[in-house]
Amino acid sequence: MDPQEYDLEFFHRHGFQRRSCRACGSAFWSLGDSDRCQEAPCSPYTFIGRPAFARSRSLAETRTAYLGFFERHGHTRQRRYPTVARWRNDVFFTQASIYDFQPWVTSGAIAPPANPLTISQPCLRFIDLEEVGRSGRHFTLFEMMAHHAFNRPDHEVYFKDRCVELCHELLTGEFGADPRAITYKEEEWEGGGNLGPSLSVGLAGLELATLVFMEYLRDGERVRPMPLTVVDTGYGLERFTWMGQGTPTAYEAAFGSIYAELTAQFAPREAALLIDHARALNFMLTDGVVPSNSKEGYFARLLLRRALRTLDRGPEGGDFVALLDRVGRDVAVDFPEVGEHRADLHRVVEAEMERYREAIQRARTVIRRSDERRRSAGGRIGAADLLEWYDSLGIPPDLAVEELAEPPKIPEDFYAQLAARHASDRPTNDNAEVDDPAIEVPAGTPATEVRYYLDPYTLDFEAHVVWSDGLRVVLDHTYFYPTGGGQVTDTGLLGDVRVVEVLRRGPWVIHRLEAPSGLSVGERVRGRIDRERRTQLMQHHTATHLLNGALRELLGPHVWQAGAYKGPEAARIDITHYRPLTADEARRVERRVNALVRENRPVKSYFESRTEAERRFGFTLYQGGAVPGRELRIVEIEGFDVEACGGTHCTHTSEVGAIALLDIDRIQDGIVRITYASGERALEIRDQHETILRDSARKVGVPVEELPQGIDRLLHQVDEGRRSQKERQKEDLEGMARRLVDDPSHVETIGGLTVYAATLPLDREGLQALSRRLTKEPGRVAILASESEGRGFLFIGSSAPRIPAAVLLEAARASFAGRGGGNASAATAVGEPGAPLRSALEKAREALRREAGAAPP
RNA sequence: GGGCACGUAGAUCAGCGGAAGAUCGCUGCUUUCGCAAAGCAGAGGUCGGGGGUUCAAAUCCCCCCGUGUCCA
Repeated sequence: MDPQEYDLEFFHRHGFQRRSCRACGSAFWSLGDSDRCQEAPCSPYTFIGRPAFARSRSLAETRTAYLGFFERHGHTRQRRYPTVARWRNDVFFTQASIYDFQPWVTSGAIAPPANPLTISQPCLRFIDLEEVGRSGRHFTLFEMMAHHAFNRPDHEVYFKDRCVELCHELLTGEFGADPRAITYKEEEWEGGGNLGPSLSVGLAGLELATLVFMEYLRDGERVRPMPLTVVDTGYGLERFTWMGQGTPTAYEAAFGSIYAELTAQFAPREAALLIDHARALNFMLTDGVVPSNSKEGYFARLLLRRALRTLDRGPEGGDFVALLDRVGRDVAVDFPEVGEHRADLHRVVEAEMERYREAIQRARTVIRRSDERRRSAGGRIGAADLLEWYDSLGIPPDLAVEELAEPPKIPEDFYAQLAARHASDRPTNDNAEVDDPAIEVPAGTPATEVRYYLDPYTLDFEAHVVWSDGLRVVLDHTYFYPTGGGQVTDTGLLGDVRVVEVLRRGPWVIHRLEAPSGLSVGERVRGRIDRERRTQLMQHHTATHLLNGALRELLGPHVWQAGAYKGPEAARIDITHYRPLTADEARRVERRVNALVRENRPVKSYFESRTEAERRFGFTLYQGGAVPGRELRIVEIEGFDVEACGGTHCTHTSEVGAIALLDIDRIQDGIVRITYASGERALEIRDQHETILRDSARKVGVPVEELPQGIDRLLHQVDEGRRSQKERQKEDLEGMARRLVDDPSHVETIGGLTVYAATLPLDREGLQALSRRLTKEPGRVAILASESEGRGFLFIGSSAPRIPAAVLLEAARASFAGRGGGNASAATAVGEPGAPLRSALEKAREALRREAGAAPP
């Protein structure tokens, strides 16, 4: 990066010197004369016991001081965003304050909620999980305080100079740091396709903040200026608090009295881990993460299980829910929403704790069994087993070591070895856009005005063609709803040609036609939307909102929509929940939504600024996922549910008609899918079900109410039938065996052995069963043959150890081109029927005479 | 989203190419005033589903379904 980038007027005006750090070699700016940058590991902590800030402040006081400072300097304070980044799909969690404004604001697509602004954003990072509790300064959840400015070419708020000036004033003024002790280290920054200079702010050995100036775009090898430049700062709240208190680690400062309480029972490292994880979980669960084995949920499970393991190693009776609650109350002082759903949060945690206990129980069983088996085989459990256990069964290595009598050593690089096992895992890229590259609407084509937003009832309209390539048509305005938000496309007619699909592409709505239309630009065309389909889609969409609301109401606010689909035949909603709904819950949800339908509540759709909507309704707006745009389209079911949603809705709940739940599946750990139908389809499907019931009852021959018992009886009869058939076969075989034994032409005695030989009308399994009967007593040999489907079967059974069946078979096989084999007690082959088979049978007897004769009893 | 492991009797699991098993539970009998216990006997299995390979598949291969787990 060009050194010019850092050559700020601010530095020169105040007499900063640019030096090179003797330890790390980086260039840095300072007023003092130190030859090292003031960051670990170049400089040691000098503030421990000797705070480098003028006052000792609590976490809350530090936050207030910071935000207050920037408010006084023209910044608008923002409420925190959720720790789960619901407005974007490239990351799970909010890892920095700037994430709140990516990608919509930073790309310039929408205006920031305020400019400049300041915020203290709780962030989650799992990258340094192992360091938490250990390093004295790492957290999984921390607050990133920030001031951001977004500069458009026509409206510059402030950039590097003013930013550093504000930072310096904050540190020296508000926090009373010695101006000569602060260093601003030059560091090139790059991330998410953007890059720019950055300054890392060090004081007394600790990195306190990073000031990033997003200025350039990386475009392959080329770097070009961004149309919008961004001041992206990050100040660690916990570190500021630590700097002010000068405690031995950041944990005393950040966690306060709870930490003191916990260190009475736990080692400091464990106490810090417990509080950190409890704090992170309070935020994650409040923001709607349900622990599971994938995506966001996995991280919640990871934290919870780590905490529980730590708790298990501590003194008896450690109660994680109590700890979670204790930490939650502290957090709720500053973030009241965290305290609001305490009971729900505890239910989620208890469900997950139950699963943890089960997992541990399973683990112990596996360890014990594997150990026994390994030892009886003369070996013992090794480090490789620990790795395998952890990776595939989730058995923590320390637990395994506790359970084993002769435990192996846990390798130092256990987690590195684990990572190596996963090195070849290739995540497949499935978010490849399903964009049809053939659709290329020329730039400059007027945007489509979408009318269905405000008037979902107009289904017959006229509009002008603004672009067409024959099969695809863009109109100046349209009432056709394009696929999106889980609602499928409208269909209908343009002129007299069928519209098979409608798509939204940027500013245009593209109507795809079944056949070329010959429509030309400027032409007026009549559009007619398939009424029945649209009505059904509207009913399904409004029903989805009713269900989502009712599910949150009944099951708790941890329920979030995790996906939805509204088709013409049925609809489904996926929700985050820790177990499938019980039959009773399903019934209650169905009752509730149908009551809401009868209440005939107004459903209002309107546009509102993103900022205002988020302020009024919170982030539960984003049930349907990230929504672009400066203005949000709000769909509000009066007094019940509010969501940002682009779909077509009924204007009153009664238009939904009825809602019937059809199916409830657990589609993933932590995600439940509910399939349902509304309106006409609800009745149709219930009709179908009833017909099926009646038909089934008639076939079974019982009244509908007795159908289950009737089926039980039938199953019982089938069972009986199968049993008696088996019985009959057994008798048949026994009869056949008796006749064989009594018929001298089939029995001979060779070398003290009783030998049976016969050709019988049996299938292969029959031969086997018969042979089994004949060779029950020791010293018997059965040589049995049969023919069916043009093939010959030979089965040899032997209960004479010195005459292995396989040897006899081997002698006979070639004679009938038989393929097969067996062991000492049984052998079988299949080959040619007729004379060859008979000769094979003879060969087997000859072999037997030879073998038995050679070695008389 | 990807990797790995696991689906066998009501429960927990063994078997991992050649004739479906163990333990607990269940039923009956013996013993007991009765219970528990013990002994004896017995019932209980489309070996998750579907394809394939093989003379032969619970066992090997492929696909699907379900469960667990690690990693993003």
